[in-house]
Amino acid sequence: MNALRNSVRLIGHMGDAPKVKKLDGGKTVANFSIATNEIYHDASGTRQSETTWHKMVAWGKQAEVIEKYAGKGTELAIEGKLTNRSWDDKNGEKQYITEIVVNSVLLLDKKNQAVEA
Amino acid sequence: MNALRNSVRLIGHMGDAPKVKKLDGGKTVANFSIATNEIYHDASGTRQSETTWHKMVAWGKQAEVIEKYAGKGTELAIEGKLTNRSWDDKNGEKQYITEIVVNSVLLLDKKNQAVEA
Amino acid sequence: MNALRNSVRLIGHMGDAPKVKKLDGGKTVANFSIATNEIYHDASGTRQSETTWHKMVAWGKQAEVIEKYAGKGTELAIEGKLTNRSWDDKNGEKQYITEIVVNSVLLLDKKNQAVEA
Amino acid sequence: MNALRNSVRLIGHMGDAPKVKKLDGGKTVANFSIATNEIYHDASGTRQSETTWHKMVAWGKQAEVIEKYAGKGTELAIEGKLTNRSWDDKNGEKQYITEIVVNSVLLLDKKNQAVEA
DNA sequence: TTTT
DNA sequence: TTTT
Repeated sequence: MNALRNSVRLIGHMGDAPKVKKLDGGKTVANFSIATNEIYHDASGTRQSETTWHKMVAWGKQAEVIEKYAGKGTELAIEGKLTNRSWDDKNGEKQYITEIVVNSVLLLDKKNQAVEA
Repeated sequence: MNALRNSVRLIGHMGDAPKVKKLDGGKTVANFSIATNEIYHDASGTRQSETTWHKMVAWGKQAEVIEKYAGKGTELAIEGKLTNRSWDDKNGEKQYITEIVVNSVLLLDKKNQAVEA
Repeated sequence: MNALRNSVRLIGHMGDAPKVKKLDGGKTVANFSIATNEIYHDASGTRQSETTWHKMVAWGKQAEVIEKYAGKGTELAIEGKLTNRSWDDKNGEKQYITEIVVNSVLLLDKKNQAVEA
Repeated sequence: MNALRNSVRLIGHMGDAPKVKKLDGGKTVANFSIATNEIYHDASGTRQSETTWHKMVAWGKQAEVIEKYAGKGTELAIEGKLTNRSWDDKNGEKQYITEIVVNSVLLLDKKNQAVEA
């Protein structure tokens, strides 16, 4: 199945409020970013943290949960798949972007423990 | 641990031979692409396949296994983490790229079943 | 979502032909075992392999794919969830068993590369 | 690699304080249970929850983090591998148990967010 | 035996 | 742009 071929799991925090749109036909899309922090110790033994930002896209029920219960700083666990998109920029150069399409969301903040999609 | 925060799993085929470099100090790096195919059925019930290409980077022991045993068309299972890099292109525009840094490789072609890293 | 709370991924070989039953109502169930091999090097540097056997249960479409395309020795990738069952044995002692309920199957043998569920 | 062949991921709560032992040689082992809750809606549309209990074993650094920072009710994300053990019970019958050997732990309670192993 |  |  597809989840065995292409699967991403992240646990991190939303960088900002999601950008939510209602499409013609009523489907909801939510775009947002998640930061994951990698903890490691450098050569001198000092604890270091390195942040990676991930661009996320959620559709339908997942988007609605994100819209209602998640915002800037919310901690989430997410399972999704990698996708690529491209477009032509103002210089006529092709630009590529990698996004994660959300399959499942789990809100990890205490007040939202019962919410998932 | 970091593998719980940022983890990608792919099962797919290499698009071409890996580009392998030996760094000063002897460390090996291998760059390559993997295609994953998503199978789905369209509105008319016809079976469709959609390919996503993933840019991969392997270091050290993983790079050496890739160099020795994998080539164009090799089927692989991979676990890694998402990372982003940027650079300035010829127009002075910042370009972004998402890559997967390989943590584990498993060669799925019969002749290589015993090889992994 | 539930796949974020309880998820198992295995890549291994079937130990025997699956035991397949058709339930009243037409639903198919398949019971089978998968062996995973852990490769490691012992204190003397000798390559060792340790096998773990996993009890699997597949339902519906997944069971039908297993029944049609998989048999003794077939290599599979599987995603599923852990479950426990208990029953009373002939001594009246409660027995416990852990099984993996299959969510997704991917057949890794060349002749079956196009089959999944 | 072995993490690709046999991997479990759980997000759940510890049922009780861990049982921690120091082995001769100084290695630490921690045994504990984690409950995962599956949420679903029954035929009548009522929200139902089903609990699965998982037996966990952590060694070394992972065991020490569990001992210091986790207790009854602590929410954890865990990555590990499935293993089986057997012993002979008082009736001379062989008993089998499936356990998850912890590779990575992430504490999800707010006060412990910086702790992982 | 957990949690919401 | 997050969090500890």
